[in-house]
Amino acid sequence: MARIKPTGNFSKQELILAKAALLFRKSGYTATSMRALAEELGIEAPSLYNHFSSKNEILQKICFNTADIFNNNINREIISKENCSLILENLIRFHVRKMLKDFDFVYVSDHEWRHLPSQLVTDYLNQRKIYEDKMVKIVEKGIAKGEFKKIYPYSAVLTILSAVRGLETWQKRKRRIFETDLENDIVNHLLYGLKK
Amino acid sequence: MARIKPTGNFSKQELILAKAALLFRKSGYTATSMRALAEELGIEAPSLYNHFSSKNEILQKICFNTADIFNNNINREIISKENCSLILENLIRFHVRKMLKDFDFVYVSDHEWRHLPSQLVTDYLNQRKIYEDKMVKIVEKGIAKGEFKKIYPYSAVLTILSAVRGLETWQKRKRRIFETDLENDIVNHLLYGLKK
DNA sequence: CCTACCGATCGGTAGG
DNA sequence: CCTACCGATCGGTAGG
Repeated sequence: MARIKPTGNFSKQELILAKAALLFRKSGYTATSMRALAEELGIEAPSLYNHFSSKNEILQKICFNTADIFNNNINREIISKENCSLILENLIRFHVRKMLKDFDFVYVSDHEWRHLPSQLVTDYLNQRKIYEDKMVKIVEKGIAKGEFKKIYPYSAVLTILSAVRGLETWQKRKRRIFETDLENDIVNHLLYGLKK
Repeated sequence: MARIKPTGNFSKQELILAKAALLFRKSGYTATSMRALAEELGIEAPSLYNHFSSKNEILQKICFNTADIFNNNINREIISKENCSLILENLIRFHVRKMLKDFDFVYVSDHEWRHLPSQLVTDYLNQRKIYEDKMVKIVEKGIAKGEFKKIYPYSAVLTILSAVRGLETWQKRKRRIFETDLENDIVNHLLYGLKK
């Protein structure tokens, strides 16, 4: 799926995005100045405007690139026509892995979208709603097929999405368990419950 | 448990805190100006300094008051000496209700603590770690007593806390289910799982 | 609780 | 990619 691009330019943009995501996560979008971002990159603030036309464009790229990745994944899962339990398991695993691997991007996408211009906030929240609705359909189908308990499908989706998105609490502290153990535990917990 | 206070003064402070929590949630701490907060309250910005010595003090009150409420609750549960399943269920229910009732305060406490002065960030995160550790102990005991499955206790706690804290996604949208149904569904999902 | 105001910092532009 | 710089806005103070 690799695309051909002018490598130098591309990697510089990516470098800026990665550093911006880090700073936006740690201090928030508003509290991160273009000067601070530039300093982290070893350049002066006005030079950033050769790569992005505004501070907000950086945020937009972070949010929508990340959203695309999740959207593409759920679409791939849906056309796979697997049974609902497996699709749900795969989605949970994907969320956990992505969160652990690209924490800054996922965190910023999850929280700093508030600072997008209002038209894009609408677009962004719409995409998330569509994503949720796709998950709701999967749970509904699983209930109809007898794979899942009878539950409001929307609460199940909310619980699952909350649980995987909230991994931010864990990330970047001293980790008390291995990532693979955590991933398996979360899948088991959300599918089979904690009670014996 | 009501305490005696100078009512007029108290309710003005509370009014400011409530409005500040709302704005901090919607726009973030840094992007909320004292002028904007004052305007919402129908006063001028400098008048706010008759009630709080700084913008940051407002944030501190929001974060630590909220933390106290959760800490007091878990301590009450622990001394109740109930069985582990019921304690965990009660904690989940408390989180869900508190999130739905005082969304702005809980959301701001969960995310805007980053903007506390660094000494208080340390204090705050310590309190959260202590809270987590208390939950871990409850799960460990439940496993030892055979109430819960064998699982890394810390992953279970992380999944539960993530799930209940992430309810922010739901709040304030058009609600597709009743709050009580949601609360029961979350408890059942987290304790008994989704699979049939 | 207000008016008047300050020093600092911000996002962004001009021009090279 | 840099220097020089602008207008706007910020948190907060003085003084009443």
